[in-house]
Amino acid sequence: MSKAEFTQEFRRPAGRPKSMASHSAILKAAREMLEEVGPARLTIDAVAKRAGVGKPTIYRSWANAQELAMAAIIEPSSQPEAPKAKTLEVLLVDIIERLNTKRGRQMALMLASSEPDGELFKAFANRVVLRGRQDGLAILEAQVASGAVRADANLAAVLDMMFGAIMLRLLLGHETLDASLAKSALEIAMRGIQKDETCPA
Amino acid sequence: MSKAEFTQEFRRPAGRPKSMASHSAILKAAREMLEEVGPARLTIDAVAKRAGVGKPTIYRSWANAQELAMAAIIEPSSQPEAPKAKTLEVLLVDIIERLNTKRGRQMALMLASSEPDGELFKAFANRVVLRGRQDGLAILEAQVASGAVRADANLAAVLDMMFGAIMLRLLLGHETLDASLAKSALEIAMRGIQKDETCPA
Amino acid sequence: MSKAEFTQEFRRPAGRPKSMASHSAILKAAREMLEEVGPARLTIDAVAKRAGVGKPTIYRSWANAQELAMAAIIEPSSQPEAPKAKTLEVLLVDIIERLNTKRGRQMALMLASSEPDGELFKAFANRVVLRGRQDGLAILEAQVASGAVRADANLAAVLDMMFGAIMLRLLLGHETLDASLAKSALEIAMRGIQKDETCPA
Amino acid sequence: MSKAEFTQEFRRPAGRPKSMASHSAILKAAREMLEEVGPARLTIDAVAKRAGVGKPTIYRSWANAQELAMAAIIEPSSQPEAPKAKTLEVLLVDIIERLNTKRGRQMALMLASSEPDGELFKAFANRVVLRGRQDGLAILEAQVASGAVRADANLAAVLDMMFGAIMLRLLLGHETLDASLAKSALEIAMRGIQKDETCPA
DNA sequence: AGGTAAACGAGACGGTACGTCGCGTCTTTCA
DNA sequence: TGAAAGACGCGACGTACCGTCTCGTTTACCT
Repeated sequence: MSKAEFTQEFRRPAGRPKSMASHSAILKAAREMLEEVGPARLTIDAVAKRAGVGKPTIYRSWANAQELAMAAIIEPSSQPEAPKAKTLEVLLVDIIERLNTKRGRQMALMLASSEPDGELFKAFANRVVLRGRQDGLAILEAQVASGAVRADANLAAVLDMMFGAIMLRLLLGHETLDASLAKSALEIAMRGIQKDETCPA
Repeated sequence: MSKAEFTQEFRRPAGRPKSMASHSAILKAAREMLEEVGPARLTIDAVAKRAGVGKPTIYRSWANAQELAMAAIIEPSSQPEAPKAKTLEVLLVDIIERLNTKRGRQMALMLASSEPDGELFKAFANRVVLRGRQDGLAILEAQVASGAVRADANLAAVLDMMFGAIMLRLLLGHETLDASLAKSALEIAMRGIQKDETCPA
Repeated sequence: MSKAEFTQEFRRPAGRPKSMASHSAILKAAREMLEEVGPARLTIDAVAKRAGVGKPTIYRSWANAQELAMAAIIEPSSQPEAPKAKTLEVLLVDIIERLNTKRGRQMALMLASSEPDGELFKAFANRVVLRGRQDGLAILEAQVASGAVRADANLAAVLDMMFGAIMLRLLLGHETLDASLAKSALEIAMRGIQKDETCPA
Repeated sequence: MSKAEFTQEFRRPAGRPKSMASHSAILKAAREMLEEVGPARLTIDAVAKRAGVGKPTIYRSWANAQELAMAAIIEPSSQPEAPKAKTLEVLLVDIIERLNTKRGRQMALMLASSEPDGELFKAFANRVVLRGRQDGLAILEAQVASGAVRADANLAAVLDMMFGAIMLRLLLGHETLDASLAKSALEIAMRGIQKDETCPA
C-alpha cells in the first residue's frame, strides 16, 4: 500500500524536481537585464549566461524571451496585490503609483509590444488595466444604486476615459502623470455623471 | 524592346530610372506584409525579396525595419489630412474613424511599441494623437472664452480623457470603438466642465 | 582482506540486484535502433525512452553510446564462438559469413568509426579480425612446419592479404563478398607461398 | 550588347562573389583542427571562430562538419595526382606512401566512418582506393595479354588482396605499413597467378 | 518481521553544438 | 553611376543529446 492512498495532498511528479535556485536565478537575471537594457535587448543567451544556467533550463519554463520578460516583471508582484480599493480616487491613485515606476513603464511597454492576439497581451492587459477597471465598475455601480450617479450614465465610457487618460500619459509622456491627474479626471467625470441637482421649485 | 526606342529625345543621364519604381515597390511590399504578418514579422530580407529589390536599396531610404514600417503605414495617408474640424464631436469622430481601421490599429501599435525617445515615436505620436489634441485644445479654449466652459477646468485632463478612452479601446479592444464613444465621452466631459447653471435666487 | 576470499560461493553485494529485465530491454532497444537508424543516430536518450528505462540505468552499465552499441552488437554473439577452424578455407568462409550480415557490417562500421586509439577500437579489431588472423597464423605455421609452405614466406603479409580483401569488399562494397572470394584468395595465396615443386632432375 | 554574347566562358552570377579569403581560411582552420583534435571533435562553431568567419559562411559552402572535413582533407591534394604508374610495384608503393601519413590515415578513417550510401563515401572511396585499383587492373590485364599471367586468374581478387592488405594495416595498425609490404604482397600474388612453368617432359 | 542499501523510473540540471534566421555592411556586375 | 544580387561577420534563435544529479520507489539481503 502506498502512502498516496492516504494522502490527499499533491503528489509530486516523478523525477528530479525543478531547481528553485535556478528558477529564481533566471528571473533575477532577467529582471536585472530588463532594468539595464530594456525588453528589446533581453536575450535568452545573455540571461542564461548571467544566471549561470543552461539555455534549455530556461526554455523548460518559458517558451521565449517575451514570456520570460513577462514572468520577470510580474512574478515579483508578490506585493499585497492591491487589497481592492473602496473609492475610485484611491483606485486611480494606486494604479498611477504602480504604473509610474520603471517596472510599471516596462509592463506597459511589454503590453504594447506584444502581439495583440497573444496570451501575453491578454495577461498584461488584464493585470495592468482591466482588473482595476473591473473594480472601478463595481464602485460606480454601487454609486448608481445609491442614487449618487445617474442611472443612464455610460459607465464603460467613464472608466475608459479615466484609465485611458492614465495610459495615454504613461505611453506618450506629453504631460506629467501623477496623483493630481486622478483628482482632476475624477472630478470631471463625477461631475459629468452625477445626478442633476435640480433647483428647488 | 526597350523603352528607349520610343523616347527619342531627352537623353537621360546614366542609370537611375528605377528609383521611383523601387521606392514604391518597397513600400507596397512592406504594406502587404504588414497586413499579412504584422509589424513584428516584417523583415528587411523578406521585403527586399518580395519587392524584387536589393537590401541596400532599402537601407538607402530607411534606417531599419521600424522606420520602413512607419513609412509604409503613413505614406499612403495622402488623404486630405483632416481639414481642421470645428467642433469636438467632429474631431473625435474623425479620429475614431481614421484609427478604427487595420492601418489605424497598426499605427497605434507602432506608436505604442516604439522606443519612447526615438524620432519614430514622436512622429507617430504627433500624427496619431497630439495634432488632434492640439485642435481640441483650441476648441475648448474658445469655449472657455465664450463662457460655456468653466475657467478653472483642467483642459489637459479633459482632452487626455477623451483621446485616452479612444486609444484604450483601440489598443485593448475590450469594448467596441465607434462614433458612439465620441458622443458619450463628450457628453460626460462637457457636463463635467460646463459652467454651473446656478439656480435663480 | 574481505570475507570473499574465504567464501567460495558468490557473495551478492548488498542492495537491490541489477534488473536483468532492464539490462536486456536496453540491449534489445539498442539493437533495434542500430538496425533502424545506424550507429551514428543511436542516442542514449532514445534508447532509454525506447527501453522504458532511466538514463542512469544505462550509464550504470555502459560509459557511452559507443560502448552500448558495441555491447548490443557483440552480446548476442552467444553463438558457439567459432570453435577454431582447422583449415584456412573454413576459417575464411566462416568470417565472411559472419561479417556479411547486417550485424557484421555494423561491426565493421563501429570498428571504423571508433577512435583508433580507444579501447573500443581494439576490442572490435580483435573480435572482428585479429582473432581470426591469429588462428590463421597458427594454421600457416603448421603448414610451414609440415613443409607444405616455404619457410621464408611472409605469413603476416599473406594473412593481411586475405583478411584485407574481405574487409575491403565489406567496407567499399565495390565487389560482391561471398564464399567464392575465400576460395579465390586462398588459391592465389597458397600458390604464392607453397614450396616450389622442383622438376625432377 | 554585352560581351557575354561573344564569350563562351563561364558567366559569373550576379552579386558579391564568394570570398576566396574566407573560403581558404575555413579550410585552413579545418585542416589544423583535424590535425589537433581529429575529425570527431571538428565542430563548425570552433572552425568558424578559428577562421574568423560566421557560421553561415561555412554552411553556405558545406552542409555539415563531415563535408567540411572531407573538403579540408581532399582539397590540398593539388599534388600532381600520381601520373599513372607503369608497374604494380610502383603503384602500390605510391599508394602506401600517400596513405601512410597523418592525412592519409585521416582520409581512410573518414572513408570508413562515413555512411556507405552517401556522396561523401563514394568520393572518398574513389579517390583513396578505387582509382588505384583501376590502374592496377589495367596493368594486370596487360600481363594476362602478354602471357605472363594465367588467363583464368581472378584479377579482382588479386587486386583486393593487395589493396586490402594495405588498408587493413592502415586502419588496424597491427603491423607496420611500408614499402616492404608492397614487395611481399606483390611477390606472393604474382607467384600465385603466374603461368605455370611446366617442367620439361 | 524490520532495517538497510543498492538499483530503479523519472526527469531536471549545466553544457556544447547544432543548423537557421535576420541584421546591417560590403563588393561585384550590369544597365 | 545607381541598383540588382548576394556573400559577409555577427549574434541570437530554439533543439538535440550529452553525462550528472536528485528525487521517491522498489526489491532483495541481512539481521
